[in-house]
Amino acid sequence: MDHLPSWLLTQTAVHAHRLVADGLGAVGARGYHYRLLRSLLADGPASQATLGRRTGIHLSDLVGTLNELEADGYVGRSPDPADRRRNVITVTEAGRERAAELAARVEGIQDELLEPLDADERARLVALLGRVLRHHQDRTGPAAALRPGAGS
Amino acid sequence: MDHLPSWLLTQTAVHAHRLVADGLGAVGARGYHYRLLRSLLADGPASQATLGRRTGIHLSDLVGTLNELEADGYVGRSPDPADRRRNVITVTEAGRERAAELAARVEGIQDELLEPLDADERARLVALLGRVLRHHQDRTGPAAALRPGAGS
DNA sequence: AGCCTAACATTGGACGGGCTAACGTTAGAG
DNA sequence: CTCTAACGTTAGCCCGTCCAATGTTAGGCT
Repeated sequence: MDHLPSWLLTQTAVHAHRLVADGLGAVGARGYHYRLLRSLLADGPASQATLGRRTGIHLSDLVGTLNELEADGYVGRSPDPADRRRNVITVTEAGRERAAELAARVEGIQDELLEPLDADERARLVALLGRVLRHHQDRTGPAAALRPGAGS
Repeated sequence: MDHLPSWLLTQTAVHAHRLVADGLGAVGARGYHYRLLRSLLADGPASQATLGRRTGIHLSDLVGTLNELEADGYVGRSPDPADRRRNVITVTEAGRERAAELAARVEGIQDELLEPLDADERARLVALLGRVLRHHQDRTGPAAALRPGAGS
C-alpha cells in the first residue's frame, strides 16, 4: 500500500488539503474563496461562466461561493449591460485585502507542507508534479472546458 | 496558482483519485474496499478498531464499508469469543480473489497515472512524496491513533 | 419576423473521503 | 464493585467535485 504512487499522492494531498483548509478556515475562508479572488485579481473581472472555466470550479458551486464572497463584501455581482445573461464579478477593495491575507496564509503553509525537503528537492517535486498534472489536464481538462462541443 | 506545491499536490491527487475510483468503480468497488482487503491479507484478521488504525479509515466509516464487503461475501464478521466487544474480520476465499482483482486494476492504473515520467523520475517522485507523507503522518497520525490518551 | 440552439445563472441533489458527537455494550483495572 | 476506557454503531457535518433540471437571454438561420 505504502509504495503505490496513487496512494502516496492522495494521502499526501490529504495532509496538504488539511493544512490549507485549516489555515483558511481559521479566518473563515476556504479554498474556493482563495481560488476565485486569485483568478479575479490575476485575470480581471469576468462572468461566472468564464470564472468557472478559469478556476475549474463547477458553475453550480460558483453560485454559492460567490454568494458568500458577496455577503462579506469581497466581490460585487453586477449584471452585464451588454449581455443580460451574464453577471460580471468584480473584486472590491476589501476583497483585495482579503486576497492578500489569504495568499499570505497559503504561502506560509507551503513551508509547513514541504518542511522535510530542501529547496532543491522542493523544486524537483514541483516539477514532477507539474508534468504529471499537465499530462492529465490535457486529457480531461480542455474536454471539460469545452464540454458542449467536446465530441466534435 | 499553478506553482503552489499544495495546489499541484491536491490537483494531481484529484486526477489520481479519479483514475483509481473509475478503475475500481468499474467493478463495483471503491478505495476503502481495496484498502481493507489489502490490510486484512497483509496483516491478518483484526477487530474493526485495529483495522481502522491500520488503514487510517475512521471507525464510523468502517462500519458501512464492512457491511458492503460482508454483503458481497468478501469478508466475515464474527464476534471475538475472547472479547465480546470485538468483531473479528476475516477474508473469505471470494475476498481473496476480489483483492487480487482490485490489486491488478490498481496496479495497472499506476502506469496511466505516471505515464509522462520515466522509471527514474517515478522513483524520485515516490521517494519525495514518501518523505513528505511520513513527516506529516508522524505529526498527526499517531496522535489520531492514540486519540484518547493523546495529551498525556 | 420567427424559431431554435446554445450560453448563462440558479437550484437541488449526489458522492467519496474525512471527521465529530453520542449511545449502548463489554472488559478490565482500581 | 465501581469506574474508566475500548469497542461497534448510528447520525450527521464539511469540503471539493460533479450531474440534472429550470428559466432566462442572445444570436444564428431561415
